[in-house]
Amino acid sequence: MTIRNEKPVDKILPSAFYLQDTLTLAKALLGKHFTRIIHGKKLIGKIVETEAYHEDGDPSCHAHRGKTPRNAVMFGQPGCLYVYFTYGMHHCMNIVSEPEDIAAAVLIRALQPLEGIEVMQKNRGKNISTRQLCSGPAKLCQAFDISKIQNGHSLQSKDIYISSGENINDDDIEVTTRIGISKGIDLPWRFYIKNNPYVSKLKAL
DNA sequence: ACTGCGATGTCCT
DNA sequence: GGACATCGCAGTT
Repeated sequence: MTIRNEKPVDKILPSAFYLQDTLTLAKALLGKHFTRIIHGKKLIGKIVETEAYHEDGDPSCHAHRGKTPRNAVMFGQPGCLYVYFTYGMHHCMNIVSEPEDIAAAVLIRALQPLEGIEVMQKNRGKNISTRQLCSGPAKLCQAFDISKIQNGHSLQSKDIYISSGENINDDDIEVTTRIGISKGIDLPWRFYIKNNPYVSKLKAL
């Protein structure tokens, strides 16, 4: 038998990738590699947990009640970053989905750090275990130094992009309800890689 | 192990 | 004035 040792080619995802239905995209993003280059240093994290948000039928989506200056990016081009500031301290990062004028996005909730871990550690401040570096939407923004400056940033760029990474089998994806919201709590729009220790720890119910 | 709470920008009523 | 797609600390079981 033939043993192939070639690595699959890690390709940057084209903008068409982000035109998938938001729920499909949220699932499809699992296993993909999120890369950010800061001062020549490459930071890479594997996406292990996502949540979908859509203006239609989802009262917890920021755009549910229409367009505001804050959520405007969600109405724009798919494949851009929607970064918002919340609780007066934290940033969260989303990938805009759906065609223009349809507000929807995928919240990145957790990454498995793959490269540039020292930089992430420095950005997070203290002595934090690798498991907890990016195990939460605000944590990964801090680790990757993502803030409102990156709001609206395209993923077809040199310094921030997502690449094909690893293929995740459908059987390895857990589907549950979303975390940290009070409306639309029954929608099964949270996805994570089963048995991956880097997902955020909160209960799914 | 679990629980309560403080930090406070932006949008809502 | 209140809610919120959060996190980490402090105090308690």
